[in-house]
Amino acid sequence: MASCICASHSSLFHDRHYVSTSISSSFSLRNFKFPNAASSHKSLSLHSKASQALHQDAASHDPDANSLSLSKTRIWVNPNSPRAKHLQPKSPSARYSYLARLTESLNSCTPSAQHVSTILKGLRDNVSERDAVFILDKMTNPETAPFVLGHFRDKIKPSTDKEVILYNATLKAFRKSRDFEGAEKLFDEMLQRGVKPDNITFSTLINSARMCALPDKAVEWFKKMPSFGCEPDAMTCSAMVSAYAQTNNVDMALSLYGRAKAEKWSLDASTFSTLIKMYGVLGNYVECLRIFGEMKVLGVKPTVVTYNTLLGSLFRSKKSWQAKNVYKEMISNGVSPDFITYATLLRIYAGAQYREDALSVYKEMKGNGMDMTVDLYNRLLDMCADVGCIEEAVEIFEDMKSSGTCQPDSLTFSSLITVYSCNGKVSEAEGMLNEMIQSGFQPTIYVLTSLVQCYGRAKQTDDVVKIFKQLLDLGIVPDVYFCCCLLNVMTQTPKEEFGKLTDCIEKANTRLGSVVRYLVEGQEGDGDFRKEASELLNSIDFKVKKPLCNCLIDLCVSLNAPNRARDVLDLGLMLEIYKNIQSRSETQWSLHLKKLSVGAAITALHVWINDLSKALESWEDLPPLLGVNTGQGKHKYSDKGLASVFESHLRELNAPFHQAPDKAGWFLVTKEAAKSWLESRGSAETIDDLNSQVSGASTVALQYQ
DNA sequence: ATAGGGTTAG
Repeated sequence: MASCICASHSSLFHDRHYVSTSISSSFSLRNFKFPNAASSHKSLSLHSKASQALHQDAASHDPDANSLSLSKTRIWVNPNSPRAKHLQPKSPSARYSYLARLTESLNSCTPSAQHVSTILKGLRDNVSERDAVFILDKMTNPETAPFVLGHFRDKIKPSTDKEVILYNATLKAFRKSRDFEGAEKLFDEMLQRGVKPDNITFSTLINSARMCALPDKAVEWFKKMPSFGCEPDAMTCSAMVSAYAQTNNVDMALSLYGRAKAEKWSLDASTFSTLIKMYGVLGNYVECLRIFGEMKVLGVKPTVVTYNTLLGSLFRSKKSWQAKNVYKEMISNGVSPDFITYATLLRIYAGAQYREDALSVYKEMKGNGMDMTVDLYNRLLDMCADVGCIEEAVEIFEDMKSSGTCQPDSLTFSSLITVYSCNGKVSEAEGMLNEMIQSGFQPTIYVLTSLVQCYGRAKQTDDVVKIFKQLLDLGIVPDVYFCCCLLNVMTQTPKEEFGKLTDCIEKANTRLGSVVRYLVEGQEGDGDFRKEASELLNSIDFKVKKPLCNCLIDLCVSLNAPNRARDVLDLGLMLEIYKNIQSRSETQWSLHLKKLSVGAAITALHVWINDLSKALESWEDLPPLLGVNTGQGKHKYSDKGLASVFESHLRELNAPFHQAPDKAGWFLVTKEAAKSWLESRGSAETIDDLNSQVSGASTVALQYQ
């Protein structure tokens, strides 16, 4: 039979506890007798409110306690009697749970000296410093902690060199609850009482500041150390490396890191992670790798956080191709990926359009039972739109809707509409638009741009106009991308219907309207055209200049206006919208066509061929090799990439270029073959035959970048 | 388990 004491803590009424001999508690009492307040605190600690109430009741000589006593057999014990002394648990584990329960009560009690001392009455006067430290160390309530500290100070009356330990432990309650001001106040109190802070005081304050996102405060406190006779040690140094790294103070972070190395203070993986993150934020992946390497050389094992930080840096610096190696190393070092690892990998792969890798991360997350976020779903779907995988997109979309953890948002619908639009699925795109609206989302400019593209491709010009009206009705201002789409639609539309589209373009952008009118009406007068076109290009944001140039050139080409196409290309070169299209080295002359639309690329090719002929005519020597780089990319809205369009175009020209077997996206020709081909073409046959070459291609793809 | 320490994504 076990006995227990129900605390009856009013100092006013009695210094006695009563012992219940009933086995009323739900917890089991196994090997040891549970003789005292411990049991009451165990049962109280289950419900802190109840605990508080009971303490308060007890303090007012609880009538409830009396009624309880009716149902149980209780023995009153005077806590000061010799019997009470042995009621405190003797075994370490019993004492541990006893003190832990006391601390729980303290954390949830009213912050007052009286409540605190009521709870701690069970310890009576023979409190050991160890017990005091144990309890203070576990305190999480910064309101009560100072009262607990005060209580122990009164009972223990420690010397100031012992008192600092109690203060340091109390400071932790402020750190846990992110109350930095409170911690500073306690520090002041410490000084007022003549207690000298030590390194532990400072490292606690410094880390509190960091956790409260106050790295400047951390620096401030670090700088105060010497004035209190404290010199930095391994712990404060490592905290400060992180604090300086947090503020992107590279010099100070490195200088303290250097000091730690010089003193042979070991820094751990998380400190290294903060250094790696510092360089990651600055976009300096090379330095990230250097720190990572040093870390390993110093024998510090990278953790999942280290690898996640490294992957995060890769994501920021867009070095996607390195992600796979980091991940491989992580796995081979036995570090298990977590949610952040997968989320970061997925963002990297989806952003870089590594289709297979992104999809396999997605599958792995699903397999591990990890919930995808809306953002991750959207990035995946955005990639599907970019690389044109319809089935996957639909499957992922369905999975998202049935996941129960997140729902499609405006971006989700936008991606799906783009997926369908890019693949000519008109009714599916329309269906998705309806679903979007039914889900409470208004169509955005992105959605409407996709639909213009979709209807344009399907040659439903009236629907293109309908979308344009919808855009205006929604109060959306058409942007340059939207205009580019309208231009692109024009390249696919018979001349008879041009009027419908030019009306839209004029309403969308007056300057563009007049440039287009020049082209469509075939007006002469170069000066005016160039002037209007350059005014237009100067009036728009830098990042949309190239897409617009590309679209304008495509339109010129589709209108059989190669000279206009060259004008726009020239203008683009002059305004540095296109850069380094041609390059010449001793061994190779090259034409770089990446990021050009088909029309712009073909125009640039003819200009280049023309330049080569001129070089020959002026007896200039050609290099051993000539090459055209088309890249391997395929655009969203076209079925083919530039490379395949070029392959057939070069064949039509009888140009002896051949795809380089070892360099994807390159077409090469030797000096000799080039010479004889150029000579056979003759000087008369130059850019003028461009039209017939290009107009054969029914669709001139739009290059958006 | 009894005064020091946290870090990672968008």
